[in-house]
Amino acid sequence: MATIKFSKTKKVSKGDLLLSVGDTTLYAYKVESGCLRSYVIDNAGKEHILQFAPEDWIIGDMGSYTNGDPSTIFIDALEESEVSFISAADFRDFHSLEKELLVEMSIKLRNNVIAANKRIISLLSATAEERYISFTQTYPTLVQRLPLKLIASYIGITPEYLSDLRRKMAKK
Amino acid sequence: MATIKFSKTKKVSKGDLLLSVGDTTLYAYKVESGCLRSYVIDNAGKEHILQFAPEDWIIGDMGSYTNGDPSTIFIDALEESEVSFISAADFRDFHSLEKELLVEMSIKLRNNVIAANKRIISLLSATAEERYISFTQTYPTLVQRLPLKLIASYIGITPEYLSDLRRKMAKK
DNA sequence: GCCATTTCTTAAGCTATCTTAATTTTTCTT
DNA sequence: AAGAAAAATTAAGATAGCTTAAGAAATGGC
Repeated sequence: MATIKFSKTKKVSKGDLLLSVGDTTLYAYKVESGCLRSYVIDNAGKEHILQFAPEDWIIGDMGSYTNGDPSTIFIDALEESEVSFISAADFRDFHSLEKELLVEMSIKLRNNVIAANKRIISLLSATAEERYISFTQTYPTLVQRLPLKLIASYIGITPEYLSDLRRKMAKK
Repeated sequence: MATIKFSKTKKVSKGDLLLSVGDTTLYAYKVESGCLRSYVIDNAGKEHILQFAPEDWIIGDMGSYTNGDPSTIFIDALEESEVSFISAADFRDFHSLEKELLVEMSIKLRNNVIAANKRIISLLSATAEERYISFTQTYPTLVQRLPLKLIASYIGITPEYLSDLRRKMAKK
């Protein structure tokens, strides 16, 4: 099967910032090993995690790639990682992609839509505890690998409250 | 420009249910006029609106179309509407689509990803008042057309609280 | 192996948002 | 236009989840 053509890989260290809000040189990243995340910082200075990207995931700011605007998100490395690059143009001009690549891209986009919708439903209708349980079931390996405060940020609660929840859940 | 091939249109009345949870006969809908919505019902019996689909939007349960599972959402008409149908197969087997159609589909999927991510960030980081203001700016026509309680459901708050917010905002 | 840094825990008080319920207003039906 | 149904408002009391702050535990660098 044809596959999206990526640059050769590059090693990045834990904490390295690969994309900042305002950046105009835009790439998406495919994670070969390790784990990246994308996040935003709100008016109150708080971080909110949009996506974790462990091995084999693609991460980037689709909105910016599409319309050419500066990035609205940050991307950094949560672990030592190896990544390859995909140019923004591949998201902007679907016509220029070969059909095979376009099919592959469509599948990734479709999966992204499905995952995003699930998360929206979860944020709209589930309690913090339910969202945490659901996270542990959906991403069991990430629960092991990532610090609690990042998981709290992803499910939309404070680390203190997640710590509380864990204790209450353990008591049952 | 080529366009995804839809069936001829059909009129539906306000309140008509086009898709139910558990349905296995699956179509997505393109709205020619009027407005549809998709929603889920949680354990406590409460509705949560996933999407509004006014003129020219496509609405459906991508997850089910993809893997052939029964629908996980409801879709109904919020107004007298005219819709055309698109078969689930078109989401499932991208290979069989002509390239032009695939490009069009990819663009719709990409826009869907962008919109979904915006909504996730909003749910994670904005207060109810901020989400309401943002909704009125993003969908000014829907604010006119739809009852308050549906907007409340979409932004993830109760109608009573949205009513409160409106009053407080008016006082300023 | 030690010190610094980061992460996690705990707890008390606080606030945004919800629940319930009753009333009013608007919209729909005939 | 009247009556019924749906939507919106208001208000009081409840609660999930937040804030702050301080201490404990774990991790990482040298």
